[in-house]
Amino acid sequence: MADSEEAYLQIGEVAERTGVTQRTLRFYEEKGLLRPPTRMDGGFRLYCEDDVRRVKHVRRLQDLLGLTLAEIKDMVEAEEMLRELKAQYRPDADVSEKKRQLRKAIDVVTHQHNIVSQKAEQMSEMKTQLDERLRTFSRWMTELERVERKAPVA
Amino acid sequence: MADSEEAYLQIGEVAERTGVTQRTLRFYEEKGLLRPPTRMDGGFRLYCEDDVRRVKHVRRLQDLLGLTLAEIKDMVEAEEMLRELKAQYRPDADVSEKKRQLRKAIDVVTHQHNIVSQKAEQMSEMKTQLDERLRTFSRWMTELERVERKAPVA
DNA sequence: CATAACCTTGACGTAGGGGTAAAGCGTGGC
DNA sequence: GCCACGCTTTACCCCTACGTCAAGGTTATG
Repeated sequence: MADSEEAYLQIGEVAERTGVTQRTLRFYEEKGLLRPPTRMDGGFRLYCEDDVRRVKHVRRLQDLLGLTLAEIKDMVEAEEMLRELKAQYRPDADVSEKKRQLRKAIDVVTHQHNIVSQKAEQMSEMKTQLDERLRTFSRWMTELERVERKAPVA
Repeated sequence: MADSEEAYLQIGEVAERTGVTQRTLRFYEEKGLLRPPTRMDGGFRLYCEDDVRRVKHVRRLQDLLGLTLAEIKDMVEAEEMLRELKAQYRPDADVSEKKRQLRKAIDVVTHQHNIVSQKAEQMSEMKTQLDERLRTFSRWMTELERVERKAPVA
């Protein structure tokens, strides 16, 4: 322990910190949404902080946007490509390929942005309706209580 | 035809108008989310306008709020109770029971309101992040194009 | 070294449907 | 009256995204 600077995490801790189950983590790995983590000698999975972020990201795309894991996989792969692109500090290597990858990432993010915008709008619509109903119910409740005072329990 | 004033709908038309499949409509019925519709002599289902509204409502709760069908069932049942309550025009009958039902409906709507509010907030957070990323990507793209002009294809 | 606490793979179950088959209804044309 | 054609019926298996054991291996601790 304290072998390298990196604090490695076992699956239980990752599960706790991300709010998903261990089963889900193994499932994501199986489906290619999480890169296979390194293992201890005994076979235990060892995750890093980046994996935690990745899981949280996947969950947001699922919960907020309602995307399927297949769609999410495409997205995180495009985003991963982008990260590699950033890491490549050779400034001259194949610019057109870089442009292609960047364009792909832009497409993905734009798509996400469109979905968020649309859903956000529907949400605010729904919120308005719910507000209205709550006010109506509140009036009814007041009315019921008024009736109750005028004619107490039979 | 033109027998009664009510325009009854077959499953195909309901499917088209709600955007769900016929399979889904039968599934919802099976799960108790839709009250079993009346049938023609031959067994064909006959829906009414109210059923259409109901399906759309269920879908909003699913897509926007991400609720399970079991949760949604509870909600629509509470809302149904409320509609019956509204229809009972005997103003004196069992006020405390009415209050109980109304309170239940208020709970349901409040719950939905909470979820919407929470999700809406997360959405706007995500939207901000996506905006930021899009701007960054746009800068990178500009930079790549600048590099390309200075050193054309090798 | 024993024991608890953690982890492994594997298999089966469940929710929310999709697809398709094989059959039955309904209605207009002749 | 009968046929063709489209719509509907139930029934069955397939899929995704996991939940839930079961049976056993690993690691940390006294």
